[in-house]
Amino acid sequence: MPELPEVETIRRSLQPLLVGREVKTILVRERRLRRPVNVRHLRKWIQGYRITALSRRGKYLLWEMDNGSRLLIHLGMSGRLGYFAGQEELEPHTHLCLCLDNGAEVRYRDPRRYGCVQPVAPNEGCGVLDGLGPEPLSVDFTADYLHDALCGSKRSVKTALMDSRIVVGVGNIYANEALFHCGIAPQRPAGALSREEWKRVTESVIRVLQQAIRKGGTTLNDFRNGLGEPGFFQADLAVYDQEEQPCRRCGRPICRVVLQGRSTFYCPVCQK
DNA sequence: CATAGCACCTGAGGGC
DNA sequence: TGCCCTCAGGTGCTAT
Repeated sequence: MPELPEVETIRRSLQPLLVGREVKTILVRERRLRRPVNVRHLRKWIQGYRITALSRRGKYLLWEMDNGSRLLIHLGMSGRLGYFAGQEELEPHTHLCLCLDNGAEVRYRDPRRYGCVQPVAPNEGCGVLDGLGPEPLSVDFTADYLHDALCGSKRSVKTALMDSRIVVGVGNIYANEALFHCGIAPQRPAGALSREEWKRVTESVIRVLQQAIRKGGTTLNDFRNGLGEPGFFQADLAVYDQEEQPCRRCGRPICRVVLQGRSTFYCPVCQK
């Protein structure tokens, strides 16, 4: 489900509610996520400590604790984090409850269990973040960087944009959308793009991600922010899930192909 | 080394 | 109604 704009939306919605709070108790109802939840480390490093900040790296949400530890959360395809003020009934697939010192709790739900919840000891690196590429909304994400990183690469430009070692946070929705808005065909070999084309790609990725954050993310089905509110970027989708629909720019039908096993949508007239 | 393919799960929706 | 098929916002392991 969540790509960078959705994770950032969740971060912004939860941050004011969580910073300064102590995690009093942690309930683990299902530890079999993508990687098994380490309950012992949760109790040792997270429970009983205060949250000093909520940050984000790519699609990972990081709870920074006042003992120097961190809680890494990835939502996979179907993960959700929700803030509950009281004793509301548990929804299905609620795998963890992090109970706060004000009686509220944050619940992690994830029907498909592709996400992960990983406590990281104080002053320890978190392996999963090693090797990640630059943030697309940072100064490191430039046309020159992509041009260098992908020179000689034969994979498609869309697949490259979705590779977290190249750039983090761009998933299937926003890779499709960004390539439409810069007029580049998704199946073009990445190594064949000119510097000028990479310039258009970077500007397009940045603009699409920023706009999606402004709209509170994309709610196709079930995405909600930490307060249970949907996003509105789905109304802005130009190509994603728009097979056969008229292109917003030229009116010809949007095409769907499969690249690396993922649905890929584009306008064969407007994207070259 | 780079890249393609598949596995990991549950649920929704369509066709019959 | 119900069964079976396909598809879904992600990533990481394996094989080539």
